[in-house]
Amino acid sequence: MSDQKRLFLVDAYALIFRGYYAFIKNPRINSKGEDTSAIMGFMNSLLDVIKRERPDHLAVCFDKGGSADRVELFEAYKANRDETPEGIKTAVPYIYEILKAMHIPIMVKEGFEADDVIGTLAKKAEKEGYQTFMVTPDKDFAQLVSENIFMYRPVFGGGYETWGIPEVQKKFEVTDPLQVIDYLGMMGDASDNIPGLPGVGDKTAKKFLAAYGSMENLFANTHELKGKMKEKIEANQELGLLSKKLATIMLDVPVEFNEKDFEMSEPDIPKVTAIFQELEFRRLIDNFNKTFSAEARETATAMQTSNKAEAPKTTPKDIKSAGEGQFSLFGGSEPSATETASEHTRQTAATYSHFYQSVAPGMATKLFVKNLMNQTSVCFDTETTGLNPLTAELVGIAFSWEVGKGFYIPFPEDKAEAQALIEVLRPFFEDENIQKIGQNLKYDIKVLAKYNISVKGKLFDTMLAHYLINPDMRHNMDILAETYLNYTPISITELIGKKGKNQLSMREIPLEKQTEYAVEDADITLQLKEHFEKELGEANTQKLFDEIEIPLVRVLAAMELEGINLDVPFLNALADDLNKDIETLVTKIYDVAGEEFNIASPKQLGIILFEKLKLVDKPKKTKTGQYKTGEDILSALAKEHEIVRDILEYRGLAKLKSTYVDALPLQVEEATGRVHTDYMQTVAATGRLSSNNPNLQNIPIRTERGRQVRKAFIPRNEDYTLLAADYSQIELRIIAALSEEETMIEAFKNGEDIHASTASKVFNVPIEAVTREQRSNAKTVNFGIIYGVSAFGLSNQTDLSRGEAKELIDTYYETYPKLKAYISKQVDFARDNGYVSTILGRRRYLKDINSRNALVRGAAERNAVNAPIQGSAADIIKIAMINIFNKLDAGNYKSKMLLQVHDELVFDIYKPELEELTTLIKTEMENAFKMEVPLDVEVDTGLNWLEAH
DNA sequence: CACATGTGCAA
DNA sequence: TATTGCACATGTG
Repeated sequence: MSDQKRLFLVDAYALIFRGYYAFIKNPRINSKGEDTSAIMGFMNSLLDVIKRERPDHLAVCFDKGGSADRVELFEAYKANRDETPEGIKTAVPYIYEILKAMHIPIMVKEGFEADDVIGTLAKKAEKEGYQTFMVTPDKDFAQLVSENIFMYRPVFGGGYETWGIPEVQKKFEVTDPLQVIDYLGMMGDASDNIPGLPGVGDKTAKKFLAAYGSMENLFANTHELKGKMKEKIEANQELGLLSKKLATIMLDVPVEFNEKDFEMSEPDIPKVTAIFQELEFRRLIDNFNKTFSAEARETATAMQTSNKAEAPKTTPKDIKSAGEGQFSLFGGSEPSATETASEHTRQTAATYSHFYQSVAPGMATKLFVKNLMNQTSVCFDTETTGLNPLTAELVGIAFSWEVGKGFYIPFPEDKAEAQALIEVLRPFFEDENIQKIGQNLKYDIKVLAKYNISVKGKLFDTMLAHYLINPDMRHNMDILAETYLNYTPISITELIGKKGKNQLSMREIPLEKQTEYAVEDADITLQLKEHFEKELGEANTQKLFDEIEIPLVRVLAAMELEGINLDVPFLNALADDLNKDIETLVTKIYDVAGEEFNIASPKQLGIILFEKLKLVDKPKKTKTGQYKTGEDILSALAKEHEIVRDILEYRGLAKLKSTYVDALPLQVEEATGRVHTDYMQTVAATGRLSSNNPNLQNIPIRTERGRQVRKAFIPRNEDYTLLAADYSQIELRIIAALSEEETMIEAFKNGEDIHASTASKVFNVPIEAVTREQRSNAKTVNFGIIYGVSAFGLSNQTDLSRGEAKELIDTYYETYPKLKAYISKQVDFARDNGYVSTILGRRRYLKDINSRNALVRGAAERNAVNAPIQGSAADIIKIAMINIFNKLDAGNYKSKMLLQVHDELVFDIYKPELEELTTLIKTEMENAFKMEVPLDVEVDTGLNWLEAH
């Protein structure tokens, strides 16, 4: 490494915004209710840079008052950027304070953007013989890169990349970094409001630069272009040159580079600590102290000068002492039983002493298992060759039962050997008395099931725990570690690379790194468990966790492994039919339109319909300026225009074909010949499940053509039949019971058709005299109530005018007065407590319930009404699933539960068991939860899913 | 290749 | 200006 002096210039707002949005799903809120995400994000980045690079010169640059020059150039410049979020505005004064306490220079120049300040300083420092690193994710800075000026870019998933001249050349396909300005000028930048040349994106800009080298030269040679592109470029030269000016970072800001002003000096540790304490950044204080402790500096400096990106080496003393403690666990076995041991300080995170070790094959493993069996509670994490448990092979399993310590058992590639190894571990996994802790245990359970291991004993899943603590947040382990432990674990991307052809398999990773990664995950999961256990108790959701979500894990794992049989030849025949009809429609549409275009492109379709054919006077537009061509819009025009009818039919058929008929056969698993969906237990904020790869919860049923797809879901063989069991009107029954609305409760108790009954009451006609239209309108209101409908929304959904809709809603509330009271009660509760709950105490927090923004508040109020209803229905069917699964299991039935579709369960029933199970299923579902309103379940069977309805 | 948008399927 | 989801095609970055 050269001894050139190094200057780091930090683009403050870019990192603040980045930090703020990194926490957007799990914002950091302190006890005073302040959103400290932006400060936390920024400080993490700053400390990270300091720790990694130990800059000798550093400054943080801010904007002030925007750039008068640029605004003058182009009035729209940065005009329609979203307003700066509140959480960022409040963060800035704190950040100033912290930087001052850290004795880090702050660069601001009124009327100039940080870009320009950084650019000017970088160039000046270069003349003084410095190497400058611009710390920013913003690619605009690439234009400044030179032999001595670099971009130091944080990358998602942790780490940094340095862009020098070669990187910029490669990224932008240019020879000179200055051409980045031409690139940006041509392509434009939506976030900076640089318009760019119309119709020119990344690809075209690169092509032009390769051919012409600059925008000016492109304009001088437009005669070489052709078609639309030629016209557009020639017509927009002025706009292009303006864009180029906007994209140019100015280098003439009146700032001086006096090197001693930029020297790093000792921070005022007590002062910084005090501010962090005020903000409640406990972990950050540790991080800060470690960053600036004398020892940390020495290690880092040593590392930096040796130019090693690797983690610093351990002192031999640490390994020895940690090692001795561990080895004694093996009853004094030889240290040679271990292959690797590591103890290091990771740079991206708060550091703590830890001891991770992989266990050598043979005797060491047996000794390890012996020790494992002495524990009452163990966290484990499987590492596999892929994400599909049906095909993934075990690469290793990490274990941890004490914070900071853990072990890794690598698995051999040979199948027989791997099976032999897992047999050694079987006593642990199948021990009823050892609690198993993990993150997303459903995955591990499925993987182990393929090795014929069933995971027994009490479970604690940190992902599920956090889902109950706050379902609106995200629950992946990296985010949880950052939020609750202020620790950034090794990211999987860092380990195996981004997905694509260069991504490595876990098996290709050196054992030391596998160990570090896997055991760290187990260790962190263990720490998270200790954290969440308390929180579950505080929110009174322990019971929901232990009795619903946790038992459901095994149920879902079994359903997913089971899969469902799909009639592929039938779907292929359906595809042929669809193709013929689609072709006919396409020909007809092109004929009327007078040209060929992409009907599936809303953009092109809008232009044909509303510019060429001028079907309406004032077409509606989307927020991005496109014509609206949604189903509702087109349906209104269908009566008068045959082409619109054809387009609607085309859309329907094309959708059917691409999403279901063509896609489903591709999802048949080779290993089983069946389709295996993946149920997500922690996605829906209300407590529902969701389904993906493929989504089997949105298979068509409403249109004749669509419901044919259901015929493709068939029993496993002729000895079986499909059975579908549906809750009838479960959500309305729940709202009737929760609101204690007697009129509605009576209707359900009498087994009335609830929509007809409602119509009869609100339109004041005998139930036999209710018209189809009246029932339909009543049905719409009934559903609307569950979602928190407005008169406007109702009139949109029906043929009613806004006035009629309002009247209908008023009459509805007169008919069911307690419903109205219940709705108000929910909203009030949410205002007072900040959350609402389901019948089983599942919470949803509504942070916007007291928002001053009526739109935002309204949405929260609707959630306050809807979440307990939708969520309680989810609670109930989950109970039913667990009970049914346990009975099928205990009774050794051949029949299997296959699918859940929110209020429906689908089973593959062994014919001899049909009668018995029909009763069992119906009984379990109807009695899953007792309410004032009876639950009613309709059961039907058939040769396929459609017939079973 | 990743992401946003528009559209549309289900409960 | 109705709740919760997932996925497809297109178009862009």
